[in-house]
Amino acid sequence: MDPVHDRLTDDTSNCPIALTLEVVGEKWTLLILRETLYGVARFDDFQRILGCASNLLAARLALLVEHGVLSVEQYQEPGQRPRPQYVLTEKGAALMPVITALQLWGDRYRPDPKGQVAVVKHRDCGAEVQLSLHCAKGHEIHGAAEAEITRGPGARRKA
Amino acid sequence: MDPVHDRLTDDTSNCPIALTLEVVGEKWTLLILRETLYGVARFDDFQRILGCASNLLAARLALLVEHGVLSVEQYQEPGQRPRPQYVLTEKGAALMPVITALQLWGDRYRPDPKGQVAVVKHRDCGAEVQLSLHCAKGHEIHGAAEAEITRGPGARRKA
DNA sequence: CGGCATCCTTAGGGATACTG
DNA sequence: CAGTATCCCTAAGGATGCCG
Repeated sequence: MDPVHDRLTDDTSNCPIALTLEVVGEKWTLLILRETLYGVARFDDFQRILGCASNLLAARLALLVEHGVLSVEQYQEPGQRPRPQYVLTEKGAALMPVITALQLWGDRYRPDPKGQVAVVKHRDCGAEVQLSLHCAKGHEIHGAAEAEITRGPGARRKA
Repeated sequence: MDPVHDRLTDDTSNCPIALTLEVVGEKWTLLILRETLYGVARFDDFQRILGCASNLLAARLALLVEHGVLSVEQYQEPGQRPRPQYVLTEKGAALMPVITALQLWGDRYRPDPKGQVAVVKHRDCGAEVQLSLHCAKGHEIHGAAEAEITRGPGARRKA
């Protein structure tokens, strides 16, 4: 193979960030997931709260289910007919740091004129949730400068 | 105003997550930021590595500069003509947890067949960077179940 | 080298209407 | 209530070419 053609026609294919964005990168997806963290589970509620088109919502939910981020469960209130509800899987719940990171950044750097809209709190003690980076040995990392990203074994050559 | 019309024509306007996504939610934006964390700073390098169209790249960079996430600096190597370079501002560096969260999730749940492409390490000790959620009082939060999101004072009624 | 201008094409997404 | 199905339309994005 000509090394010149060793181009990245598709960087997406080997970057974990891009791979993640494939799942949650579309406009409404993270907002849907945010709502699931609030406890929203029903189609109707998603739509009303988010105000997005039903076809879109259906498509996103299906995608998330397909990716194993959400699962559909049937539930039935006594006397009612059964309804589907969407709940986070473990894989989906693991996206919480992403949501939280986005939220904390937004709170800090794009404050809403109307005041804080949502707060993430520890269920037990009620204190606000924070997020920290630290290394495997326990050292806290305060900023980008204290870390470095190195291309691992799977990375493309060249740069 | 008719309460019925108290609809969220634009939920975007008061959700910190949506506000953040306004800045970094587009397809290439986070990948550009990822590269800045790698130390990439020049137009040419971004384009070659990401493989995206130059007009797009220019537009994204301009947007990020406009939002104060990146700043443009002129630098000049001796004997060379001056060139602009794009560097993270403090505001931009604060997005690192977002990037890291996405990356860690991708590594864990969407492993690349070719092996890990990139690793984030603590500059001092070389150990891998991790991310944790904890509350203001120091309690570690292990999953979404231990936290709850509550709509704050600025939130819309109804739901 | 670091862009902006232009053209073109498509995919994403909003609105609306219909169905089990 | 929980979606499908359709239509339309804009904006995002790729390709290409030009300019300081």
